[in-house]
Amino acid sequence: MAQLSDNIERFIKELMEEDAQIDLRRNELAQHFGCAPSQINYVLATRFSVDHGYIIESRRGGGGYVRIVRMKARSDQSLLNLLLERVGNSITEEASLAIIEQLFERRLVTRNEAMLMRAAVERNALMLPISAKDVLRAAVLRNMLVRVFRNLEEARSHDV
Amino acid sequence: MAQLSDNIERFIKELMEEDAQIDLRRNELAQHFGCAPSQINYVLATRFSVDHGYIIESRRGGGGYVRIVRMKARSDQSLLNLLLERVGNSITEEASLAIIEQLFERRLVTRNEAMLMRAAVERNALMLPISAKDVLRAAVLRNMLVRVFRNLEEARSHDV
DNA sequence: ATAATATAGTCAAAGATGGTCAGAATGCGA
DNA sequence: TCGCATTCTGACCATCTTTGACTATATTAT
Repeated sequence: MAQLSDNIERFIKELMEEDAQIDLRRNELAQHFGCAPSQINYVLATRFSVDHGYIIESRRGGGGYVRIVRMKARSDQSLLNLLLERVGNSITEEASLAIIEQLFERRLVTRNEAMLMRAAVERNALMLPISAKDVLRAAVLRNMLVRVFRNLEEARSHDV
Repeated sequence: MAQLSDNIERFIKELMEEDAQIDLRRNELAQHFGCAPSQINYVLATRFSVDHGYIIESRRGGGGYVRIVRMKARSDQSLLNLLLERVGNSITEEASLAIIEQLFERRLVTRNEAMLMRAAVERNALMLPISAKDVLRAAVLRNMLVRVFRNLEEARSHDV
């Protein structure tokens, strides 16, 4: 019944109706709802995860913030989930390259972007015992995939 | 947001849009922003380091100054060599991010490409013991750097 | 030369945020 | 009501910024 988390979730989603991206102060928000700051993290983790189509970025220290970015269309988003699942905890070089190729064919990344992704997951980029390579490659690829599906970039092509 | 440090950084970069080199009075600048003079040093250290592509020179005493020089590479090739050398066998996350930022400022990569590069070298992409992270990050970054510059060459030889 | 003055540099501590995780509290379905 | 899942909290950690006291180095006046 109108739980704290639900309220916070609704509040954030209202803020995001206009913009696909917002910045907030974790402590401010917590104070606004009279709860522990870590409660905000809980809401973000359970309702604004990648699975839900959001990406969270943040900065600590003075002037710190929590940024919430809503990713592209739902169709793309389910593709992302599919790919993330496919990658899992471990993936071979061949499978990785296939995924990257697929992204390019679907025009989700440019030729250059695909090239960079390959450079990051290739055998010679991951100088580790073979068994560990696949695990690490999966981690790197997952991180890049999420970024690819991030919305923001074309939306605000100004300011650094 | 709009942190003091960020403001000072922006201010300096605006000054440098015209010239690749400027001289400042540290105390004057500090006064202009109403902060401690050492704040200026902080900004220089964190945003105008060599990894960011700048060199700082200064003089104390009467008529003292702080000079900021944007490094200029003779060619893409020599910049690549410089960066590869800097990366070496091991590099921290901060230094890596600075280098990537530099590539973007020099318009050698797009915003999205920089984003992908960051995704590949970030802490959370490299799930390893800390000591190993830096080594691996260096390998990944080197691989990506080479790709960026190789592609640059191709692109340039095509058009024109 | 020496002293006074004018700059800039360093570094450690304080301040300002946000993150993580284990466990307590609460809600809910069987 | 019992027990598992979800929600919340608080203690402790990590990171980024800002300041101030102390130091170092020029220039200028005596």
